[in-house]
Amino acid sequence: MIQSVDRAVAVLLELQGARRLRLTELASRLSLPNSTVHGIVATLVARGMVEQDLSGRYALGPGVLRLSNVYLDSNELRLRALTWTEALAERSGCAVRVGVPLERDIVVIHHVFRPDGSHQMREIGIDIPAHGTALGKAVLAFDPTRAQRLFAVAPLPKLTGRTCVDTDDLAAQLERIREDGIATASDEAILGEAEVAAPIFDANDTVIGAVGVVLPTSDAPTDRTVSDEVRRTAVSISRELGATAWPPRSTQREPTET
Amino acid sequence: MIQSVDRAVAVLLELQGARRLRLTELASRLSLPNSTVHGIVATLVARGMVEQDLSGRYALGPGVLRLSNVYLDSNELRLRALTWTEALAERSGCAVRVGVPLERDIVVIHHVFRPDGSHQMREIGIDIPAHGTALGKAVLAFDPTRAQRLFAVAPLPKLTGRTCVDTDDLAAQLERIREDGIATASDEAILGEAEVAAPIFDANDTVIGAVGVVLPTSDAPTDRTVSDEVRRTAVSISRELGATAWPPRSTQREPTET
DNA sequence: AACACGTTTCGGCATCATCGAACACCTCCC
DNA sequence: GGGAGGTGTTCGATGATGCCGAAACGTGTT
Repeated sequence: MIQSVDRAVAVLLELQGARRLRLTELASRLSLPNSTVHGIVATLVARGMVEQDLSGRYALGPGVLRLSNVYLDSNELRLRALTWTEALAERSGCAVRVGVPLERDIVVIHHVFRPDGSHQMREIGIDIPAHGTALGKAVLAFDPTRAQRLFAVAPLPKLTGRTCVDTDDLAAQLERIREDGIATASDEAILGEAEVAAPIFDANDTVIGAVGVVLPTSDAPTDRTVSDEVRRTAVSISRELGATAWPPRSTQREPTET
Repeated sequence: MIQSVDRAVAVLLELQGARRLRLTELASRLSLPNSTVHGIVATLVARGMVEQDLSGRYALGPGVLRLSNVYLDSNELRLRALTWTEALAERSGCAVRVGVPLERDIVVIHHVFRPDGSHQMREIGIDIPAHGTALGKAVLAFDPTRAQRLFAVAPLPKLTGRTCVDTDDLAAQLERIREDGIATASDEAILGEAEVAAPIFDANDTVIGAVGVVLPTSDAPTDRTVSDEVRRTAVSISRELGATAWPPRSTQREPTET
């Protein structure tokens, strides 16, 4: 692990959290001397990853935008999910999201609008703490290592009044998810939104993401047909990616299977 | 400028060009030893900026996606352009794009669909060589330093048969653009697409981007009313950003005005 | 089973990033 | 108008750190 590269990424993530930062603020947040971070941001500015506004504050630059487009276009999971998610949205009448884990969050990499044609925000790129979304719980249930890491650095943030932040409670939820392959959440990240999600596996039978629907909490909290549709979609995508079983019999405890 | 950070960005840009690369390919493209780039990509992988697929190849990771969303939301120019571009699309009946310069390219940071409701691709994040698009020429005309840098490293890529790659010819075009503040292009980046664009200035009277419409080449190549609308939009956005004049009387030759 | 390819690890050397302090700059306040 | 505080930026010496060669590991191939 290279120190300066790691710090450069830390700078970007810091700018991601607080959109505009003075050099001094940035330095103090990272607990580094002024001149050290200056060297880093100067490099990033030269490359267009960061830009400096008129008042001298720093923000993310257009370079990151170019990168994200390529990521979306080249992402295998997203490519395979395109048709299946479209069909799921059509059949369920709900918005569909595909997410992948990143650190403690789920990043939405694909989003199909609810078919009713109403005005909706495009949610690609947003990130939600994994424990507060069905997508995240679906992933965590089949990635014990990640779940342990997440629980170890508690306390978990409470997004709404109904976000579950108790690790024992969450562990029990994950156990149930392992049994039927379906994760749910209601009002846990955004009030009024309920979710049903299922994990997606790759050719290694490793969970790499999840697919799920979003619907108003009032509408249909728990309907068997919806979860069946979601599960079927997750199975189809996993199969396209080369997964052999769904869910895989031996949930890989550690990536040390030989 | 920090070497390893610069190299890390170079890795990301290389992965942007070729979506999937083996470590060896990556190393040879950067003319660096294998182990050196391995250290860099390992750091980027740990941070989620790069991910490694099953076959060991590297690609961009979900981390870049999170970053881009924040960039779009926090971009001052984009924020100010939102309402004006909406209106421009409505009045002109064309798709509208806002772009900012990055190295030799223009990156599209905002895109309003043509109001006819047809299926269109979202173009946010794509980048086009500056000399092949009206957005780019509008910027280059009022940023002589950038234009010189661009011309210095010719040859310019020829995107279509009608892309202008002759620097003298381009310089003459920029001169005309400086006069009336309107840049045009027809079939120069994509066959069948014509553009009309105008530059946007900030509170320093420095050009920071451009706004323009896209229309079928066959439709209306050069109509005075369209360019007036485009110009008016650029003026409005520039004014919101604090620009004092449009275009500024003294095109800043160098950023050394005191 | 042996090979060939590519990825990953390891350790010594020299480079390179680091950090403190001084400089230039602006804004705000007196 | 002039000073004081807070910025961002530059510079140079120090030694920690990233760089690179070569060797080991893992994987798919012949």
